[in-house]
Amino acid sequence: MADQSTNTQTKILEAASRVFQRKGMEGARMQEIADEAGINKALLHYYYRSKDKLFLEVFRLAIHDFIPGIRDILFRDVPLTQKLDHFIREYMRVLLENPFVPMFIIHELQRDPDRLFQVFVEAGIDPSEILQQVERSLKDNDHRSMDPKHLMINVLSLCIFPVAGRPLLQRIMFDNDGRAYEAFLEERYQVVSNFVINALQS
Amino acid sequence: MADQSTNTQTKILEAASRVFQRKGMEGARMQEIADEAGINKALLHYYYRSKDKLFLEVFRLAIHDFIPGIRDILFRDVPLTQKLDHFIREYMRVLLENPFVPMFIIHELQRDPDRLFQVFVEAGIDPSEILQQVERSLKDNDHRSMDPKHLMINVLSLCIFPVAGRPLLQRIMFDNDGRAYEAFLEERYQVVSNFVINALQS
DNA sequence: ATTATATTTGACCAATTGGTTAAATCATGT
DNA sequence: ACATGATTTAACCAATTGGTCAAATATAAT
Repeated sequence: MADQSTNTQTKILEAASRVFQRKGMEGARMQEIADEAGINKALLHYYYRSKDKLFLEVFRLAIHDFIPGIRDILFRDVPLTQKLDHFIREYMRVLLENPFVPMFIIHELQRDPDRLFQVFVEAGIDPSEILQQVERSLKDNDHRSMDPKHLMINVLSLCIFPVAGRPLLQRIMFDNDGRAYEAFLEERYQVVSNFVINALQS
Repeated sequence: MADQSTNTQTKILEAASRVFQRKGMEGARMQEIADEAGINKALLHYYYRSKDKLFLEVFRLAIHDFIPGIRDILFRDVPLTQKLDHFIREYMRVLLENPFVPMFIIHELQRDPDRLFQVFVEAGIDPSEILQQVERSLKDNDHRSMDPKHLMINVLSLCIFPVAGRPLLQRIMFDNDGRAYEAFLEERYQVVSNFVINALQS
């Protein structure tokens, strides 16, 4: 049935997302994805003809689930500090739900830049308007002057790296204590928010 | 000759580093490494018996070239702000020379955590003493109080992410203008230094 | 010249892996 | 009961890939 069909399809996509995000396109095995989805390889190819097509779909999903939503926050008419605070909280939340996505995107983009960047283009992602927003907010109030690009990348760095770098950071700085690192990430929203807002104070 | 021998060996290691760092363990092909080194596959296996052994050597090198040196800066007896400034400048310099290393380390560590983390253990990397240093410096002067772990990860994030995320950031925010992004990264040392030091001001 | 080592060449093997196929079975709605 | 599509099973194929081997050649030291 169509019900079963879409059900299996999403089961496949979710399984493929997990495997691809953890092991990358080249590291992932179709058999492993089939196992993770609880089906067999034949059915996997029955739904997605090739590894490449399946991967592209997963990559598309990762970007669509991840990139938008950010825009909305930045376009509310509130002071910059509040805007930053909202963004950091919201973005950290999304990150914690999809901790492997940033690394996944960057790694795959390095492997096949031109083709995969098309996915961004198709998704209509355009940070220039976001940058303009940040720029306007920066001029209004009495903050230190700062290149909006640097500010934006600073915020992204502070949010993304601790999540993406977890396999290294948790082991090297937290004795591989998963719970301690969870707690660290949880409290991090406040820390980053304070850090950024303070850095902007003149 | 021993001369030729070591010469070829380093040629192989450098080639393997480039290929492994860009494509990862699973994405790299022995043939590609041989080509990049200007030799053939048989000779490649003559020097390094297996892909696994070659990879492990490359991973070891990446860590040894990368992690140390940081320590030395942080142990000089200078005020925290100056220490941070030195660190950021030095670390950014190393990063620009090895832009693929952080992603490489994190990605591979995710693939095979337990085994690869051994390389860190063998290298005797221990951030606890570094953390103590930062903690002491934080208490001495009139800064905002702050968890040294968060501070350290903030600094690392601000340095590493813009370099590691280049394949995405350059395309999405700089119209894929490589020179513009170079310039952006060059001026970034000052920006990050100011940003961090300002964020710590009470 | 001889020896030893480095290097090349090209063929080759075994295992893995993406992908296919055909037939059987299961489930469901009509 | 019948038809239809979902799913399984298991065998299979072709290409890739890590790795091996043996013989030929080059290079230098002795």
